[in-house]
Amino acid sequence: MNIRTLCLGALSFKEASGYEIKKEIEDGLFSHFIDASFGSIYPALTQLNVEGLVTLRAEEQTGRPDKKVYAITDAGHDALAKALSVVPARDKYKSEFLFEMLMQHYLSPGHIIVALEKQLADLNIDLSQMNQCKADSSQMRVPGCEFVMGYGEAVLTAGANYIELKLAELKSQGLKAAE
Amino acid sequence: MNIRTLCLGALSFKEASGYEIKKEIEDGLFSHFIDASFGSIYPALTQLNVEGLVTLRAEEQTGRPDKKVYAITDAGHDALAKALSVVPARDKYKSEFLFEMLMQHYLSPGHIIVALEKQLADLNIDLSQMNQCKADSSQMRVPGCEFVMGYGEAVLTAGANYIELKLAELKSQGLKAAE
DNA sequence: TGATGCATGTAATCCGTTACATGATTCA
DNA sequence: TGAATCATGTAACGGATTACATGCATCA
Repeated sequence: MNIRTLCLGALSFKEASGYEIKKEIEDGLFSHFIDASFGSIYPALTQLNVEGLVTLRAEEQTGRPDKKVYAITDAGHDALAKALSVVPARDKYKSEFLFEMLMQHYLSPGHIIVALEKQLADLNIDLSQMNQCKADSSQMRVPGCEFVMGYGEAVLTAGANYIELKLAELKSQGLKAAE
Repeated sequence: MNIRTLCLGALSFKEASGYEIKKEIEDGLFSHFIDASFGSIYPALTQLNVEGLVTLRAEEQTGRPDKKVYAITDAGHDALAKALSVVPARDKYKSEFLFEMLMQHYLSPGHIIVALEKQLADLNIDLSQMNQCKADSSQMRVPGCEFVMGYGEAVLTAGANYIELKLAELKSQGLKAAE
C-alpha cells in the first residue's frame, strides 16, 4: 500500500488538509500501523488532485498560507475500493528492541533493565494514546475503529505484560545477587 | 539499525556465508522483527571485510561458486557493542491488514472474513515457525533467544486470539442473518 | 525570547528491494 | 523436465525520510 491510498483512506472519513492528515496519521488510529511524513503526503495529494481522485478548496487564513482542504471524489472512492480489493501485504514488524534483546550477552544487566523499561514505557504510551482515541468524541466512528483498537490493545497489552513479568524476574534476581 | 550491524549480530553467534545469514534472517529468530535481502547483505559483508570488522575465508566447492565464510573479528565485536549502546529506535509496525480493517465499510462481509482468516493463518505460521526454532537443536542458545521467543509468542498469540474471537462473532451473526 | 503549533512545499539523500546475470545439483 | 536449493554478485529503480526554505501566532 502506498501513501496515495493512505491519503484516500483518511479523506474517506472527512475532508482535510495535508497537515491534518499528517496529524491523523501521527496521533490518530492510523499511527499504530502506518507511517508517513510531509515529504510524501503533500506530493501524493497534489497527484491525487491531478488525477481527479480528490478535489481541492483553498481556505483563506490570516497570517498563514491558505489551508488547502482536500475532499475525496466518486472516482476516489472507486480507486480506494479497488486498492482495498487486492490481497494486502503481510504485516511488517521491525524492532531494534528485540535485536538488542537477542544480543543481550553484549549488554550489562543495568542496560537490559533500562531497555526493557523504555520498551514498556513506549508500549504504555501507545496504549494510552489508543484510549484517548476511544474517548475522543470527535473521532470518526466506523466498525473498523473498534476492531483496530481492540486488536492493538490486545497485542500491546500482551507485550507490556510479558515485559513486566521479565522485569520483575530480573529485579528479584538482582536483589538475590546483592544479598 | 542498519544491515551492517545486523550481519555483525548474526556473525556474533557463528561464522557464516552471506547465503546462510540470509537464511537465518528469513527462517531463524531474526525473521520475526527484521528483513533483509541479498542485495543488501552481500554489499554489507564486503564493506565489513574492507573495514576489518569481519574476516573472510573461501571454502572451495564442486560445481558451485566458492562459499565465502565470514567471521567476526575483535574490532567487529567492539563495533557491535558500540552499535548496541545507542538507544534503539522505536518499534515500527506496518499493517495493511489493519488499514483494510479500518476501511471495512468498503468491504463485503465475505471479504472481511477472508481477510481475517488470512491474517490468522499468517500469525499461526509465525507461531509454528517460532516453535520450530525452539525445537531446533542446532539453534544458538543465548539468554536473548528465550526472551525474543517468549515476547513473540505472547504478542502473536494475543493477536490470533483476538481474531478468532471476532471471527466467531461474525460467523454467528452471519448464521442469524441467514435464518 | 525561545519553543511549539500551524501551514505548505521542494530537493537531496538514503536505504533497501527487485530484477538481472550465471550455473550446478537434487528432488519430485 | 521443471522447480527448488545452493551460491554470489551488480545495477536500476523506488519510495520514503530528512533537511531545507518560509513565516506568523501563541504560550511559557
